[in-house]
Amino acid sequence: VKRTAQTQVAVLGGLSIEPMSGYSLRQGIIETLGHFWSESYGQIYPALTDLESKGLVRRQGQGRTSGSRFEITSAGLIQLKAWLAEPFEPVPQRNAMLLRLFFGRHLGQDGCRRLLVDARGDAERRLVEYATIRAELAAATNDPDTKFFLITLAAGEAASKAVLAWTDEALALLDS
Amino acid sequence: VKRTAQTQVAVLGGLSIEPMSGYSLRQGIIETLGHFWSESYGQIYPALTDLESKGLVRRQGQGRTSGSRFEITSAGLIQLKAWLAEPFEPVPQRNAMLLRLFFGRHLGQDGCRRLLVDARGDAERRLVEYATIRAELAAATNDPDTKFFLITLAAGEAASKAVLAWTDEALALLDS
DNA sequence: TGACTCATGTAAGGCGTTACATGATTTT
DNA sequence: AAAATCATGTAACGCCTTACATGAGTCA
Repeated sequence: VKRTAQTQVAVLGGLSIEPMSGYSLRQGIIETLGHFWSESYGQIYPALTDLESKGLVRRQGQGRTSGSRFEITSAGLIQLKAWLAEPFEPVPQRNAMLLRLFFGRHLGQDGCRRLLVDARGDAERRLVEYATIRAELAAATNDPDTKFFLITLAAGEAASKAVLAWTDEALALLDS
Repeated sequence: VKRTAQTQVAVLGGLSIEPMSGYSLRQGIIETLGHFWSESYGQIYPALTDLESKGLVRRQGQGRTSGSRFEITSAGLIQLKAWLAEPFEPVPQRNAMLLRLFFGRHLGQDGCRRLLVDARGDAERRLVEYATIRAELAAATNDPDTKFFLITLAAGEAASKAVLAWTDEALALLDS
């Protein structure tokens, strides 16, 4: 699968949860998938046009009262399942903070410490957000999507906790 | 700082460790920074041309016996330190595996399990690699860059361990 | 000699964001 | 009425990889 298809997977997947406008699709992606996914209008609207021309989504309503909504078709659901099962190529990572730390000799000890302290603070803040989401999620136990939301949430929590442990270790290493 | 500058930081930083050809710069980036950074020739050579025209790097030798080398100039070292200290914008993440798990209801339980088991295997393999690198690094204790290499290595280890913990948790969640 | 590695570069194209333009609907 | 939000779209641009073209040096 090309990376092109990834946006279509995200869009089609979003619409599989409930029919939405392109606008609220983006809001939903930011709010719900924000810690591991991002899409911009420049991707979403062309993707919706493509998906519509392939018959995988359909417009309901004509923007009369509160904008139009796109809904997934049955062909779209079949295509979504097929795309989800296909292998994917991991995007090559580029971590600007680690790049700076690697050249830490030139950045200096204080600069490195600042980077690490900031990263630790970010991770702590993210953990607070995740705790809030987890509390909200406890209400909707019978939603079949909740389990999977919890799994991706746990990924964010694990990653943030790893940052806490790592920054502590790195700060100790820095002073040695 | 624009993201454009990131390649120049990586290139200039690499040359601050030792003079190299564009070719070996890429080899070095893959081997040493591979778990958190990537560059392709299509980025490296234009970056070297830019840096040369700004007087931040200089060619030594004319490709006589074994290719030319680029070395950082004193102006380049000053610029590198300035760039390292500037704030950076984190690249928005796109994790294709988490996207698939989020829509796990349509992927099915077996598909999800396969994703998680694969991710766990990848993390285990990475931890073995990191252990090898750590053993090799134990020899070069007096190199001033080693400490910073260890810090970025620890980041990779922490992230991989987090994946192990998370996949175990997620596999249990999946069967509940 | 033939194969392989080292080395430099470019062109095409996919990926992705930002900023802008436009207008309807809703809220204050 | 003014301001904010909802909504759709596009154009320009930056980022980044892949594939190709080219040639020198090394090694079997």
